[in-house]
Amino acid sequence: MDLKFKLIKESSGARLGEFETKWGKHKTPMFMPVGTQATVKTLSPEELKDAHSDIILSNTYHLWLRPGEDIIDKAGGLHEFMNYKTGPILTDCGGFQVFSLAKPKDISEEGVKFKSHLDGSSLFLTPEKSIEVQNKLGADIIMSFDECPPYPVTHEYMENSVLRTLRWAQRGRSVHSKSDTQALFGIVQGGEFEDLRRLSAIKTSEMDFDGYSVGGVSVGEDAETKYKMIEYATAHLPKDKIRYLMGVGDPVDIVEGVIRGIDLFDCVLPTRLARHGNAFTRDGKINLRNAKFKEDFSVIDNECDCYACKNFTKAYIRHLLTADESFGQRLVSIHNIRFLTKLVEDIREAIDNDRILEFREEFINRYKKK
RNA sequence: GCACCAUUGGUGAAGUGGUUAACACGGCAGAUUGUGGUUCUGUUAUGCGUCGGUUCGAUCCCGACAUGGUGUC
Repeated sequence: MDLKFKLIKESSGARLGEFETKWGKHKTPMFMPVGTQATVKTLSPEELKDAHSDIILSNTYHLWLRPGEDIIDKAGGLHEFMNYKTGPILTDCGGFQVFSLAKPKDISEEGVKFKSHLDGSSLFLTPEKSIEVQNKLGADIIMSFDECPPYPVTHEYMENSVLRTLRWAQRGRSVHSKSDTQALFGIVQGGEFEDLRRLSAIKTSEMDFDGYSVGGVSVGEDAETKYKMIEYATAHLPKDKIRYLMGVGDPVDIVEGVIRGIDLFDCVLPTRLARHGNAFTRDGKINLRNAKFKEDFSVIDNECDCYACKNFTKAYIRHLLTADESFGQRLVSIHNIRFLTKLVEDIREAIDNDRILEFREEFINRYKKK
């Protein structure tokens, strides 16, 4: 399915864009919270909407195992099943999960053999199977099944991996049965190697997917390497298609990614950090469980318009977190998601005003000062 | 009054005549990037009720005292 991506403006490498799904028009750069098991942990669809989140990511591997794609299909698809009716859903292919569960010897050209994290049973996932499951889940955007190599690996290893991911992309594409309603993305790999990122980007683009993901980033490399990986990939991707940087969501990384031509981000960070008591603020990340907030009756961020910041103090939220009350995790999740949706709103405005580089300077100086 | 038992960190407690007093919880801090829904890592008693004694050396043995518990007149 064509997402009708429109590149509205390009400024200092950053792109202001728009794409369309049956849920409406969506502005990029955009951030997606992660709802692995058909829920963004602790949050209702209403709360997501209130936090200005217009799209979520869910996961093929987890839903395939439980409750199973057939049940979700019978429910009428993911949107119906989880009653998320305000925006698009993107499903990850499951590769990332499967590779973390597989032994090297169990990775073959055919697919990946691995053990279920639920009951230890032996399972096999192939590029075709991943697409079939995603077809049944019914997300608006689905991912090709890619190989997710560890970091670091040799150039030779990575080259073979990139070539295999290309073959897998072709195989998945050939069984994609819902191309009228589901957009399919190809994934660029290649690690930190410029020639392999280029090869991967060019060859994947030749397959003419509805959008392109940049994978294998933020896997343990240093910041400089991370940003190069992104540049090497986006340099060779078509300008008229959307680009999605998989799994990256640190606020600074989002800004740096945008400047390197990324349109779409997803990350578990806002919700995972929230569950562990950490909140994003313009002045850096804070740990709300810290004793210094015991009697701090101010809000997390008085510039924030989220439900938590409009109604509750840090002292109260700290109490909830310390007492293991789920409402505390929910409030911080709402805040962290709103922080990132506001960040991309500000980024879009900065691109529109041709001041994204100044924005980066100001944002990073304040976020990292401490 | 007498007899017996007990006394270890914020809590529950283990332990030994000899360098750093186990473990758990709690506390304090850190981590987290295509999800670990309560995770991971680090740290947290210069001291074993008090005062003496024995000993090269005592939280551990002995005595007195303090506090608590049980039994008994």
